[in-house]
Amino acid sequence: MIEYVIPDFNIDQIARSGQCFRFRREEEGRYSLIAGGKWLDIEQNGETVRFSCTENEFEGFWRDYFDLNADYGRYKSKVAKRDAYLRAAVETGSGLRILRQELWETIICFIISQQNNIPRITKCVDGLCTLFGEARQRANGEVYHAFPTAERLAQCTPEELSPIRLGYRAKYICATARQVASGAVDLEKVACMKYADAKNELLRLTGVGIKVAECICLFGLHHIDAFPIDTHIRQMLDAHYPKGFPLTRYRGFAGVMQQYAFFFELETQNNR
DNA sequence: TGCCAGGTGCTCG
DNA sequence: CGAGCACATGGC
Repeated sequence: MIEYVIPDFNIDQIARSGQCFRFRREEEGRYSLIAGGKWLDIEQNGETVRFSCTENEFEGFWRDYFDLNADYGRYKSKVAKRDAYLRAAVETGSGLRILRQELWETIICFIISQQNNIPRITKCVDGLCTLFGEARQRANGEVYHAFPTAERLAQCTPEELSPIRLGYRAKYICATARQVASGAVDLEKVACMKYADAKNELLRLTGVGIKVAECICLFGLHHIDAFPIDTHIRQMLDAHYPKGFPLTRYRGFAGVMQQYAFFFELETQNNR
């Protein structure tokens, strides 16, 4: 167990922001997370955050995963004073971070995300891990499952995935797993590419279109200039930026602004 | 009950 | 090239 004081960090907002589907809310202010095959408990009280790992594990993996070396105060300070919408969004999601998630896992999670809602995406991802992910043990002996490898999923037929209730996405997942496992699409190469090239390469994967490719770039490759446009963002753009979103103003980190806006739309969709 | 959810692939013209 | 349509599933 290790404890830090971290500004611009809110685990509740991050867990509910729909960028990662392996958070579980254990109780008020307490979450668990599986990433990089590792289990982590997180507990937050104000700016004080406790992580269930050693300092070495934190410095060697989780600090980077939570993007803690980036200064989100600097991103926020770039928001235009007159932009009432984005200012409200940034205030509401003041503790968001763009997590540095594993590429393969991000590809599959966002193929699942299409025409789907966050609770059910979470269920599907959980089912995929439980059925095909490598079983691991926590310090207390409890078993959890890592995210299944491309090689494992490449052996699956859509019928074998049917208990997960992925719907028509099951065949996309099988096809994409085969493309990756065979090396037809080389993820190690994709990881070294510039944003535009990476996006084009990802578009070759079955079930990956523009929007999903943008999400993979943003969350799985940390190309924070990627700007995914989904139904919520589409509505938001039409309502608040009829003349177009000021992408040039936020060139280089527009994806961070997108994430504040996306979270804000999630938070406010009930009362509107 | 029909609409919607972090869309994509395919098929026409 | 772009509009239109099918595609699975579950919650409201």
